[in-house]
Amino acid sequence: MYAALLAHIARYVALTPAETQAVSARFTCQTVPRKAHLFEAGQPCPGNYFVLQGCLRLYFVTEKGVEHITRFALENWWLTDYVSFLSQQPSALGIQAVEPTTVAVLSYQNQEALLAQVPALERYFRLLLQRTAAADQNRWMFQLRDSTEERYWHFSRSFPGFVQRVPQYMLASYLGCTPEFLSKVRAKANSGKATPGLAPKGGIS
Amino acid sequence: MYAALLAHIARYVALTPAETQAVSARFTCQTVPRKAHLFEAGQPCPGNYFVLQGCLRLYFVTEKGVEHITRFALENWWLTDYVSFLSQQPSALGIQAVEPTTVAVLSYQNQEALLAQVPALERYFRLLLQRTAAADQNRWMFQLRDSTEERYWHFSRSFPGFVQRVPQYMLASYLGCTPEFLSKVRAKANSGKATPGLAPKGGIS
DNA sequence: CGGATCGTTGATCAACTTCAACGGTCGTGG
DNA sequence: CCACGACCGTTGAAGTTGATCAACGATCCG
Repeated sequence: MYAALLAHIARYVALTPAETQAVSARFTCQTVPRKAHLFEAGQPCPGNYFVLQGCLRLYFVTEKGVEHITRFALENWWLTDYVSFLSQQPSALGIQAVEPTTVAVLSYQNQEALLAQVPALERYFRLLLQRTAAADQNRWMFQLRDSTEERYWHFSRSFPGFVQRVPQYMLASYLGCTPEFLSKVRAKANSGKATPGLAPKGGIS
Repeated sequence: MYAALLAHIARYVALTPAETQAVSARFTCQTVPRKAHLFEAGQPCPGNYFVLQGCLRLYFVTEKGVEHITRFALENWWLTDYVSFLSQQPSALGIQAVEPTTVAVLSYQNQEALLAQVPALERYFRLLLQRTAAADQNRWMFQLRDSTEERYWHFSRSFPGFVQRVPQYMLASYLGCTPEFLSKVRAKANSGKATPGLAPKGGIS
């Protein structure tokens, strides 16, 4: 049932068959269509989500109705609103499926119980969070160093194919710019007027 | 010797006296003057730093010589370059003391050994990293939602006193703008021409 | 076919940068 | 003790980047 999840855990820590069984028992499986919400702003984030198939976005909406995406999650990524998940207070964000998506859900209570039951998972989550911290550090470096245009090309080179999976306006929202601006960046590249060194290697595919 | 550190750990997990002893044995203490480096870009990040007294900055320098600060650490905060610390490859960043600073250092080898020796610390670090993830999520929300000016006022309200501890140009570097711009933002507030709702509550102290 | 959704394009506008010059403060050496 | 220089914040003019607004086109799906 949770083969991908168990394989992911096995990459970091070794579990006994009994522990593997205990892990499986604590998760629930959830499949949602495109645009469905796993939860919405205002309710406490109900769990920690592991993406088995599909794509999620973690986002919030400003007073003026503008949406901002703080994070995406693809297959084999974890996603949650850590602020709400830890405090169990109503969330300021929501998680929505960008594509039809299947996730393994670990509720807060189940995570607590599972970590008490299988201490090796403390290590699993620590290692994961360290990698998340490293990824976030890199993201901040790009944010501080590069222009929006550079960040777009860097992102589309770093995650080839991902750019095709999500609508342009979500990319813009994640990168912190307007859809119009991204559109103009792409137009510039296609007309051969791209700033040297910025255009995608081999053009847009 | 490491009272603040041990107290910090005790806020998350309970250790036996023997474990506490094992923890103390794995750390080294280091005191450096203002502007001294704990390590510089090019060398592998030698450890995970816990600030006992003072203030650190994690920063990098672009090809053109511009410095960008990705993170600060005050008393009772941990700081490291996670990318280099985890890979033990040369770092793209450096850590420098903003003030005379005393830190407890946990080398990569010692961290590995200590976690094997005192498994409860797996939980300690997991909890810490979760809180870091939550803080980072908030930081991204501010980054996406607010203007640089709003971020400055929000930051100086969130960390009262901190703005006085670090030079203005470092604040600018952390917030992702120029020192000149921050200077103008402050000038606007002092002359009573601040955008309503943006100025610090009760004026600049 | 008709409506909604999403990307594109162009004109105008605001936020922020760049560059250059000036001024205050602090520590250090003469 | 003073003077000098380094360091840091400030100010103003001009330039860039990216936002905003409005209109138009394409595509998809019911």
